Amino acid sequence: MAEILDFNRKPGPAPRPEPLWREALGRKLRETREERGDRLVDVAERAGISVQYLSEIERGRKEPSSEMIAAVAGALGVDLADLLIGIAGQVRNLRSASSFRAGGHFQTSRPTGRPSGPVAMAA
Amino acid sequence: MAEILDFNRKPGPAPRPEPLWREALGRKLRETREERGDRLVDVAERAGISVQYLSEIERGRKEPSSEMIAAVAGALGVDLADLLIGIAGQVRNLRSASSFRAGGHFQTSRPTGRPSGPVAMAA
DNA sequence: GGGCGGTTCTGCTACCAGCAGAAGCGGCAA
DNA sequence: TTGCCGCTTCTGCTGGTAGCAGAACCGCCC
Repeated sequence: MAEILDFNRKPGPAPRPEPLWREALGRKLRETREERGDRLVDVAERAGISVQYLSEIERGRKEPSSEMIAAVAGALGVDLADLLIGIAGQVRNLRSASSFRAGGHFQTSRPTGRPSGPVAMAA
Repeated sequence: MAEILDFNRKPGPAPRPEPLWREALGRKLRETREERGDRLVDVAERAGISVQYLSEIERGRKEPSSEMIAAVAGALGVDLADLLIGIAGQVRNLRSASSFRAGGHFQTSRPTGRPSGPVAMAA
């Protein structure tokens, strides 16, 4: 049940149609940890952070610094690139899964004129 | 004071085997902006942030919050998933490209020193 | 020279990362 | 029931830094 606490947002910031970075990151970190069968305390120790803080990161409540991300990823045995790919996949999933969630939010970012193709950035 | 801090850490700071999240993110944001032919001021205005701060984000000097990331991505017309994919690609690129960048310093400490800190040694 | 785009420096304030300590809670097994 | 385990959440604290404004400065090009 604690799946989505999006509507838990207080008045102020505009409700985001797509998940925030820290939320997507946390979700992926938790998934990775559980896949490894690790407990919070295991990863926290290896990463050198407190268990309650790791818990908050995984739940998307706190904004971890880049060094923290590296530490946790290292403790989980994944590298940044893999992590990002996984998160991107999740974000896509969530987005399509929420399409039947009424509310009238289709687009996410205003395509400023150009359908844009981020095209192939094979630079 | 010429502390060149390119992505090329020179002497002193810890040569992280892989780039930090904020550095990879900044690089990708800049690349995306330049592909669109936008100026800093354009994106900054659209995202609702100051131009000098956007400059620092793009150079990996500051750690933007999730809301900031969303705002800048939105101003660039890309969504989070695309951004992450692009960053992952860059990270992979850099890693293989940096193979001959030996370095051989120690590690830890961090860019802008935080004395005494439990922090993190990834991997 | 002068404008433009970008970088960087100096502040400054408010916010929050990150910790410790401890309590709460659901699940599971003895 | 009792107790342990793994996780969450609350309180409280401190140092760091996000993020801003203002301005100077650096290349570059007209």
